Amino acid sequence: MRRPEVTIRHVAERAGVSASTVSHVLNGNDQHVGATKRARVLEVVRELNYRPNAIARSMVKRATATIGLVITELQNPLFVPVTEGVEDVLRAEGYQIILASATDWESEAQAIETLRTQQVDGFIFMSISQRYPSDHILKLKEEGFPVVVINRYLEDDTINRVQIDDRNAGYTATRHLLSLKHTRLGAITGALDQNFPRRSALERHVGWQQAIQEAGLPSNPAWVADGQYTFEGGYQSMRRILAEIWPKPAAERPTAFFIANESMAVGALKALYEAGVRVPQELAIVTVGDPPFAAYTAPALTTIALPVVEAGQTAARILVENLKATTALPAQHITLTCHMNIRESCGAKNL
Amino acid sequence: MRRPEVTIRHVAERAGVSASTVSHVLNGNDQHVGATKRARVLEVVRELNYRPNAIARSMVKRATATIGLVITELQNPLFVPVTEGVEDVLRAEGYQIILASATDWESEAQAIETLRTQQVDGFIFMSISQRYPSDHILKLKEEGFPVVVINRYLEDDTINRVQIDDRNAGYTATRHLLSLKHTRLGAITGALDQNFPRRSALERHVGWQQAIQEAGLPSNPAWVADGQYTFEGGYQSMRRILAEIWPKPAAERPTAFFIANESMAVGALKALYEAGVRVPQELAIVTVGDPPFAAYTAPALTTIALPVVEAGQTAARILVENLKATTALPAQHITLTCHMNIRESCGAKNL
DNA sequence: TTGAAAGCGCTAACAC
DNA sequence: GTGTTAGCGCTTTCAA
Repeated sequence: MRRPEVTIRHVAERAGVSASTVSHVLNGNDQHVGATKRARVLEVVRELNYRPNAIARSMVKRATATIGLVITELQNPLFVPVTEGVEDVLRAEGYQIILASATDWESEAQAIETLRTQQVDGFIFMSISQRYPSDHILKLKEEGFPVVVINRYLEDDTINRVQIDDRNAGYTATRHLLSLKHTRLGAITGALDQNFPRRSALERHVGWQQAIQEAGLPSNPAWVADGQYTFEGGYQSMRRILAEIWPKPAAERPTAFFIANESMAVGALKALYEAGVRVPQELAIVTVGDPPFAAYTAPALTTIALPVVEAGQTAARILVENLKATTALPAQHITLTCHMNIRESCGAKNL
Repeated sequence: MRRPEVTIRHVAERAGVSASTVSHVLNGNDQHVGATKRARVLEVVRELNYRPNAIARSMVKRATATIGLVITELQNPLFVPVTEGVEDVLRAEGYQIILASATDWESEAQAIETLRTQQVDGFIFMSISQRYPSDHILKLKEEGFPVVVINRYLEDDTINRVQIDDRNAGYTATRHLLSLKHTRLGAITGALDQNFPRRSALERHVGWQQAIQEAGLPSNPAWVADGQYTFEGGYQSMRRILAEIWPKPAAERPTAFFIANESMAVGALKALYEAGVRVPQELAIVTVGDPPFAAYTAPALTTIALPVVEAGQTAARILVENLKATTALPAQHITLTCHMNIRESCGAKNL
């Protein structure tokens, strides 16, 4: 099972030079090496199909050109596009990614420990829910590791952070509804539980409230439900609201809903379909998150798209800056804004 | 930026023992170490918060406990659950995953090269389309690397392979339709292009044909379209078919469709909705792939669920077996079967 | 311009 | 039981 490895010494020997010379040409320190020896080395390298051992190099360089990507919720729809963004820029910069998943404080701490053992040079945390403290992340930072968190709200401002402007997402979505002359707006919120409200759910909801208040409109608690960010939550919430509200005269019903994420929007659409309520004619729907299927629901969803690939790229870029810096850099806090995709679920385009 | 590392020698010195003793207790070779020294070492380890350097260990062990996961199409819906499965078992076995994405022969070869440089101990390839040769994978195998491919069809039988029984998926889906007394069946196939037909598309289609033939039913080419596995393809295919077929008398129309993946099914559902064709009353729909939203489309999709998590786990398990084996193991070829989720899009349950 | 030597942090023979 | 020694494959002074 053991593969015979060709080492730098094999190359050196065959080329009739020393290992250090080979090392020099391989690392581009050409100024120190004569042209003929250089050519000979390169020749032997390809003859022998020599592949430098990155582990050995890491050993002496004390750096691995590898970063740890720790994520919670592999199945969160944000994971893939964010990772894509991270991969993009990291690969271009010659870094590898070690993937670690963690679902709670324990496993996150464990993941960090493992990654440190593996000598990663830095960390990106892409953790959605934050139902547990982040002290281990702070410790990492204090020990001098470059760290950047995506979409994770830390009390501590010394850590690089890239986040999405969720409040603006809620605000923009609602403004769109208002611009379409809706005056009675309902909402299905994300997980706003007493104990552990999801930050993004909170923010999106605040954006919604803000837009409504600015417009001088009242908000009706009966038109708001917590859908927990899930398909089922969106479905049940809409069913419940419909059962309660739809028997009333049209003038007393909401005409539009802000639904805090796309999964709940799909669930709500199903409830609406089953109840025979036409979208957007009788009820307009706008949501946050722009999955591939958004354009193919019936009707197609008008959405606020989250800059997820961009978030990954930005995080990676900040990390690389810190990795390359010889001195500690000030923490960056970047907030990315969303953009709207107007499709069918709100009716007439307003642009 | 440099972190002061505490090494095994620091521990040894402080505990008043030699480095090898520390190494022994850390690696569980306790039989060689006296109880008191052992306790003392452990004490110092936690005092100093010593963390063994995996790089150094890899260096001497000539193994990194790291495997390379190379994937095409990060955005393929199969990626996440498969990775979940892989992660599961690999983490339990103490292996790390280095992620590498590749979209063509070039980048795949490059990814392999990089991973080898990183000294990964083995490879898992999770490549969906296979529009390019796999010679580099064969080479890997020949050089003694444990390799397993998921859902990738290789000519070569010496490579471990876990695949999904796509033919059976098509067959089972169609049998379900037949059991519901449908006799005129249409299909939207996956990418069946002349030059590079997707293997899974081919297989699923063959399964469909087989079930129809067995039932002694004719198949009508006008009821079959290639939807390219995309939302848009499913949508357009169904629109086209509807435009052509629906004006005809009911007795001359298909009453059910097999749609080769879930994205196309969503697209088709939209076309059906727009055309006012009721599902399942006027047309039954069954599809392959069981994304989270399948239960929340309107109507909910009856699907053939692919054993994706299981595929990841199986692949990882095979890899680990090979990693641990001291001698070359015979290649394993495992085919995983699918199961059906009966929901609404085919009407009455038949069980 | 080139090479010898030292050493990164660890494990594994092999002595004692 | 415990320590000494010799590397794993590479980079990097430093001397020649």
